[in-house]
Amino acid sequence: MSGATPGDAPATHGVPATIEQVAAMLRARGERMTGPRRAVLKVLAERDEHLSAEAVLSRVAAHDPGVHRASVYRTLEALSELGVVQHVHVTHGGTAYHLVRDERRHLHAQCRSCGAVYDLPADLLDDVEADLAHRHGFHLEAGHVALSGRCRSCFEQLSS
Amino acid sequence: MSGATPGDAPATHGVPATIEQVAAMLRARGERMTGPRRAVLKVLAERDEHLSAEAVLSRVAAHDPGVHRASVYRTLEALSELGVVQHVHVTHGGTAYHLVRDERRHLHAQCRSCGAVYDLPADLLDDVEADLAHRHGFHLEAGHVALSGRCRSCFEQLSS
DNA sequence: CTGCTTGCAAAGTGTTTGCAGGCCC
DNA sequence: GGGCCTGCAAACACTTTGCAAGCAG
Repeated sequence: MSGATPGDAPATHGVPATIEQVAAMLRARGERMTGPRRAVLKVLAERDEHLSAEAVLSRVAAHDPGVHRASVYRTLEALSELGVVQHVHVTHGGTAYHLVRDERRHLHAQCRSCGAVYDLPADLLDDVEADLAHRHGFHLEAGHVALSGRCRSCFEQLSS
Repeated sequence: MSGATPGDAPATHGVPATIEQVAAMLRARGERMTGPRRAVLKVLAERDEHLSAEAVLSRVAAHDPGVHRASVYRTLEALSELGVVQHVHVTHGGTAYHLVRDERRHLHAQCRSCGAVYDLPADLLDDVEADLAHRHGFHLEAGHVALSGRCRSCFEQLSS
C-alpha cells in the first residue's frame, strides 16, 4: 500500500486525478516529481482554463518566486509527453496548456479579432477526421490547433 | 485606357492576374506600387507554394539584395489586406503566404512530425462551418490556420 | 551517490516599430 | 512636392539551450 489518498487507483497510466498519481507515472519512466512540477500541476488543476506558459509562470511565481521560467517550459513539455497535459497552438500568443480530463475532451476555436478561445464539442470533426484518414492518409489531431474565425460579437462588429 | 497588357480587365477588385492590376487596386486605395512590392508579387507568382516571409525575403534578395526584411513583412501585410495574398498560420515556423487564386481555393493541413503542409479540398469543412455559425455563432474561417495531424509516412513511422 | 532537474543567462526565431530620408503619382 | 514607403536598427514576444549545482530516489 502506498500513501495515496483513500479511493485513489494506482494509475501509472490513464488520466490521473492526484499529484501522487502523476508522481507515480513519472517514476515509472525514470523521471521525478519535484517542487516546480508540483507547482505547475497545482496551477493547472486550480482553473479549467487555457493558460499560456507565461500565465502559468506568473501564477506559480505568486506562491513560489524561486521557480524559473525555463523550468515551467520544461515541466509543461514533460507533462505533455506523459499525456497529463495537453497543449493547443493558438495564433495570438503562442501555446495554451491545460490538464487532460476524460470528461472534458474538447476542441478549440479562437477569434481572429479578439483572441478569445472557445471550447467546442469533441466530436465536431469526427467525420472530417475519418474522411481525411481514408482519402488522404492524413491522421488529423483536431485538438492540437485552434480553429480560427470570428466570434459572434466581433463578427457583428465587422458588419456594422 | 490604361497601359495594361491586351486582354486584361481593369480589375480594381476581385482576383487580379497581373502586377498592373494589383497596382490599380493599390492606387484605388491611395497606396502605391513600388519596387519591393513588385518583387514580392513576382516571387509569389513564380511558385504555387506556401512560402514563409523569410523564404520570400531570400528569393527577393536573390535578384534585389537591397530589399529589406521589414519591407517584405510590410508588403505581405499590405497585400493581405488588399485580398491579393492569403496567409496561413502553421505551427512549425510562423506564417505561410500565397497568392489568392479563385481556381485554387483550398484548406491546409500540416504534419506535426515533419512540418510539411498539404492542400485540402476547399469544401472539406463547409458542413462544420454552417454548424458552428448556427449553433455557436462562431464564424469559421477554415483556411486561416492549418489543421494539424500526421501525414501518412510519419504516422506509419510512429507505429513501427 | 547517480543522474534527472533546476536556476541562470544567453542565444534564437519570427516579427514589429520609430525614425529620417526616398520615391511614387 | 505631399505623403506613402523604404532601409536601418533596435526592440519585441515567446521559447530553447549549455552549464554547473541541487535534490529526488
